[in-house]
Amino acid sequence: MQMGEGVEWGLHCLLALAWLEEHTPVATGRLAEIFELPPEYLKKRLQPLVRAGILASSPGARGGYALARRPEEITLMDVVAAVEGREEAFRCTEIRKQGAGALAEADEFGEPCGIAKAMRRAEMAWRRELAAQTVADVMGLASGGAPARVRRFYQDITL
Amino acid sequence: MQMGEGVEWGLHCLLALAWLEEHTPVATGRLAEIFELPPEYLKKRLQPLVRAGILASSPGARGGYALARRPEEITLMDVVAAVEGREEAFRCTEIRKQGAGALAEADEFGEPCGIAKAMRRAEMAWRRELAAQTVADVMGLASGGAPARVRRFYQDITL
DNA sequence: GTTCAGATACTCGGATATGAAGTGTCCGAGTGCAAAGGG
DNA sequence: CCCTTTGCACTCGGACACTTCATATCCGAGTATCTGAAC
Repeated sequence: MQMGEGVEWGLHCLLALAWLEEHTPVATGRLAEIFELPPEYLKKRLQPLVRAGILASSPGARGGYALARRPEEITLMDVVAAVEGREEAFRCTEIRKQGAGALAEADEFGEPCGIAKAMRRAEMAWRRELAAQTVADVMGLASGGAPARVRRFYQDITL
Repeated sequence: MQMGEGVEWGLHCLLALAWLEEHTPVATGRLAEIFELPPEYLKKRLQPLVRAGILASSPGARGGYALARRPEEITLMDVVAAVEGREEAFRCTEIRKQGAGALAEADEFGEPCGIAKAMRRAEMAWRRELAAQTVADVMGLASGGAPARVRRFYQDITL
């Protein structure tokens, strides 16, 4: 059970875009330089964020990506759901109905499997914590010098 | 981000073993029949539980698996950690130190990355909920007829 | 000098290869039972 | 009839293929800018 690196990359890019406060779109090549990431692959990873309405993409020359909403209105849950999907990590295959369970009455399986309920309970706690934190909150956790450093770095590479 | 089926299979087997209340070990073939699972593959999935000290294995004829502890002393966290590993789902690769971050002072990265902290916070909530629920608790969530049905089914296939 | 048309360079989006990890199967090592032989 | 010994059948454990998903890359569609000429 392991989360893909798309979440980490996406969140870092969202923070960078918020700090830059650019009103013109930022191309993936520039974003990739900020974190030394493979540009083509980063582009593929940001596309789910566009489809989810978190990023706005502008095609053509001088195109690129920009935040579609304010950082306070983007939760970590939104990002994780966009990149990793909305389905639950634990998926119940209803094996309780097989073998010994095949002998049971049909109405006995009215409510969901106890194991699925227990796992779902834990996963809901996880989702709740993700939904309670926004990109703006995470920006506050970063070191104070980071915003200015990103802005300066971006100005240098756009020369 | 998806959890392997080993957790589901392992938990169902733990519940079945607890309900059987057998003092002699139960072979994987019997367990597999209870849920109509591939026997050889189920065996592979139960091995991590043995290494974690949740199941006790007996080799040789009349061998098999038995609970190593009482159901009240086995948390869902124990099972998930044994099967899926103890490492966190979100792994920080410290890309904040690359690119623009390379220009920062070294002491600026004293405390962990804000993104990692936020993700860790959510994951800790998940782990807390898993650790708060035991196999005995999950047994209580199952339908009332399940224990007797499993016992009867097991008696039939051991004839 | 201004305007318009065309070419150009740069961007995103999806379709296409590659690698690792999860999934599934197999064979060998070890153990307890059972049966046969001897006392 | 009881004990010992030998063989055997059954079990787990780890080593070996295969499939699926994540990773990494490439090419095509589209747009704003820049250049040039005409008015």
